[in-house]
Formats: sequence, C-alpha cells, structure tokens
Amino acid sequence: MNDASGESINRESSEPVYAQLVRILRQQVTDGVLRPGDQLPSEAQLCRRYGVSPMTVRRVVNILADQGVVVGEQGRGIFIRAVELGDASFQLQRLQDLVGGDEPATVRLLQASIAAADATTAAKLQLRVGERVIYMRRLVESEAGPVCYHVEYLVYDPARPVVEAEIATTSLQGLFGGHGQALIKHGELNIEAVLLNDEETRLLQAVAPAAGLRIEHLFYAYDERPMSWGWFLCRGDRLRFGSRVGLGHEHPLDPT
Amino acid sequence: MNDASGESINRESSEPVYAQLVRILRQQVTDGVLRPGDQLPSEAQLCRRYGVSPMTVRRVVNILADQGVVVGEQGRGIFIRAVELGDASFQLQRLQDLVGGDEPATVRLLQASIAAADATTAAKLQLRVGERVIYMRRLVESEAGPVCYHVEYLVYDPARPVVEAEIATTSLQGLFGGHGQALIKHGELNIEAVLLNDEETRLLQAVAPAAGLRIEHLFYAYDERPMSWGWFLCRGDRLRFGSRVGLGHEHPLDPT
DNA sequence: CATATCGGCTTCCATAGGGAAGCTATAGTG
DNA sequence: CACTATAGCTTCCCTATGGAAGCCGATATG
Repeated sequence: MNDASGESINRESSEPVYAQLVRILRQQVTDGVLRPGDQLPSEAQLCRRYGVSPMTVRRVVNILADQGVVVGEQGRGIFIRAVELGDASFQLQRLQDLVGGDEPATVRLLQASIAAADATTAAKLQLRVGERVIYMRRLVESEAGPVCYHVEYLVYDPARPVVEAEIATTSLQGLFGGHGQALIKHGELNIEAVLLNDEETRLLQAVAPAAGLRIEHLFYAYDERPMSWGWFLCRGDRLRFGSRVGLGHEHPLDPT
Repeated sequence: MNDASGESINRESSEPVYAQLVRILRQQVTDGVLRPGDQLPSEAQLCRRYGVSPMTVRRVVNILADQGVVVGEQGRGIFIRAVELGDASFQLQRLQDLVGGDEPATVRLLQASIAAADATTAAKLQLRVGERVIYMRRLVESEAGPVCYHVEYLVYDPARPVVEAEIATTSLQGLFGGHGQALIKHGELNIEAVLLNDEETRLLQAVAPAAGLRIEHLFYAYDERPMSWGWFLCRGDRLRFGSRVGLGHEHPLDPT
C-alpha cells in the first residue's frame, strides 16, 4: 500500500503467484521502468515488496532468466539483459500455423512407390545403393494455390511395414505430429534458400526463375538408424517465418 | 543400492542435484528406457528413488516440461512427449557462429550516407516520404568469399546523433550484440527465400539466377517508434540453418 | 444393474528456513 | 600509503511440509 511501484500480487486470482510476478516484472521492462543493464531489486527485497516466499521469487528469477529477460551474476545481482539480434529464433511450428491458419491446407499425395536408393539417398539413409526405399511426393495446397512440395524417402523394412495411414497422410497435422507411431527418436533439420528446378517450379505454379525455402529433414529411429529423409520446398513468396526479440509482446515459451 | 535402475545422485559433485536428475532422466529417454507415451514415476516415487526433496523433483519436472521432453497432466501423471516436426527452431545465433566459426568474418562498410526516405522506407520507419534517414550497406566476408550483404536504414535524429562506433561497426559481434547502446526495446524479424537481383548477385559473387536467404529486421526504440529497418541477404549455398529435435544430443537451452 | 459418493492417487502451488559460494566495500594492519 | 582480512550483501541450492485441484477406480446406495 505504501508502495506506489505498480501492481501487486492478487491472492484470489486463479493465476499462480509466480506467474503474476513474472508478468509484473516483464511489464516493468516493457514499460521502461527497468532498462537493459539495470539491476533488479535483490531477491530478499522482492520477497518483502510483493509478500512472497524466497522460493517463489527464486522460481520467478529462473523463469525470467531462461526467457532471456534477465541474467543473474552470483554475488552481484540480477540484471536486465539487452536485446540481441542473435536471440531471434524461428519456430517450424509457424509453418504449420501459417498454412493451417485461415483455411486448413490439404495434402495431396502425388506419388508413393518403392524405388531403389540412388547414391545420395543411400548415403543419407545409411543404406547401400540399390536397396529399397519408399519414395513419396506430396503437395500441400491452400486455397490460394500450392504452397509446399514435400519429398520423402523412407527406409523399406519388411519387418516394419509402413502403415497405410502413414502414406495416406492427408493433413499437415499428420505430417507434423507423430510421424508414424512415434518411432522417431530424434531428427536433424536444415533450412536453406534454393532455386527451384523446372519440375518444382511447375508443381508450385511459380514463374522461373523462382526461389524457394528448402527445409530438409532426417529422422532417426530408436536404433539410431536413419529412417526417413526428405525435404519441404516452399515458394519463397508464399512462406515467411516471423520472429520477435525483446519484450512488448508475448513470449513464445509462455504457458497457456 | 537395491535399485538397479541406473545412475543415482552424486552428492559430492559440483553439478547441482536438480541438474543431475534432469540429465539422468533425459538419458533414460535417449536410451529408450522411457519412450514416448510412457508415464514417468510419480513425483513422490522419484523423491524416494533418488533421495531428493519434492521441491527439487518439481523443479526437474518443470525444466523437462519446458524443454519439451515431458508433458504433465494434472491428476494423471507425467508422460514422455513424442518428437514433433514443429518442435524444431532455428536460432539466428547460428548465423553468427557459422560465419564467425572457423575464420572470424570481417565486415566491410560499403556505404554510409544520409538519404531521403522513399515510400517503402518511410512506411517501415513510420516517417514521411523525404525525411532523412541514414543509409548503410555492409558486406560480410569470410575467407571463402562474401557471405552476407546487409542493408540498413536508420532514422536520422539530430537529438540522438548516431555514434561513429555504430557506423564503423566492423565485427559481426557488433552487428549482433548491442545495437547502438542498447536502445532497442524490441524487434521483428522475418526470414524468406528470394531471388538475388543483379547488384546483389554481383556483390555476393554469385551466378545469376541465384537464390538467397533474406532476413529482414525492424527494430523499435523505447518510445515504440521504429528506429532501424534493414535486411541481411545471404547466399543460399553459403548459409544454412541447422536444428535438431528430440534427444540424443544436447539441448540448446541447456546451461553451461 | 445403474448411479453417485468417496478415498487414494496424481500434478501443481506456495511457505519457511538453512546453507554454500561469490562479490564488494570497509576497517584494520604493516 | 599499500595491502589484507572481514563483514555484509548478493545469487543460488536444497530440504521439509502443507494444501489445492484433478483423475480414477472401488464401494455403497437407489
């Protein structure tokens, strides 16, 4: 009450105390009350000021720290971090949102066949040239036209027959969600800009020469053997990844 | 001791208990002991099993949860999450690392002059057409040749004269780190694939037609007014962003 | 048999308190 | 004056405990 420094904790709210405090402190940063380089009140002071326990304050500081808002230096204090260009990160999730946003995009299966691995594919999937792979091509279409062209090579394993559902996947959710039956242990992604070749240009109904975003993916099964290699090819003018740094907006890692 | 289920907590280690437990549980996931959909032992069980306090277990679970390894459902349990394509995120930090990795890239200032804002620039910077802006062009070069072309428009504010240091920035660190003197409140980033125009092709010593990655940035000052607009243009074949999903590797958010 | 209640489990939140390690400025010593 | 020791602050870690809210199955009741 004698403290005119803004909001205080509402004990009745359904919002947890720690979340409230995170919000309050973030707000002070966006309002410019706290600026990069400034020192936060010490944890003990925050306890008194907001009437919460040390553990709660500790938790709040931890959250703010790995949100990149503050940085703590043992024995010195907690300081507001300056915004850096390198903080930006692009979530692949956005691709799903973007395309699935207005009108849920449909996925059309262009081809699904069994082929022999060529040199490149064999190298990626750690097979010998000529071994059998499942070759699939899909086209993601929104109402505005084709957006994304997806090529994928799957290791053909008679012991683990590829389920129909896998091939017939016709939703982006299917492509993004559990690939197969959650057989994937981990994956490596690469993103780069490329020139579309003739076929790609035609499929995406672009005008040559056209640039595209190529998102390559390589997934490994639980036995650490490559399982799927492929890439998404998106028209440069129809797909854009956005990101934000600093505050003045909701943090991507925020809950709810 | 009677518990053969792997590692236990080392009380003497300098590694904090919570960090050890995080590591142990992650390891169990990568080893396949715990698989997507599996339920973790309850928090109480984890306490007994590893001889740590409930609060510590709670903290561990929180960390794993926002690392995306597990997901907790109130009243039911904590479950291992399946790897999803959408989990991938590309850190702009990598650009800095990539170029600054082997041989630190140099930044050459091609131009720095005062110009009148055209329609596009004025719109971005919320100025009127014709108002003065600082126009800068930089070329980032590694020993392998030009990598990145940077164009930037700064609002010309006589009250806040642009420091020499700002213009003379010749290191990537300078470009990425504190832009100016940490005047930036927040920024918006966009990444897309584009065709290089003639000048860009020439500067980057590419062969037309060539594709490039365009990273556009728009920075706001603390008064919420745009302050800087520009973009990085990188040769598609010289820059690639990598990312990983799932385990079997160190998590990007891990400390130290 | 169908339905409702309850008890035991779960995740989650918050508190109070104690202690280790690190920084800094001050007081004391040569 | 130069240098050292110390006291008081800081972040950071961990424990022990209690309670809220949600899920689920067993038990009792119509």
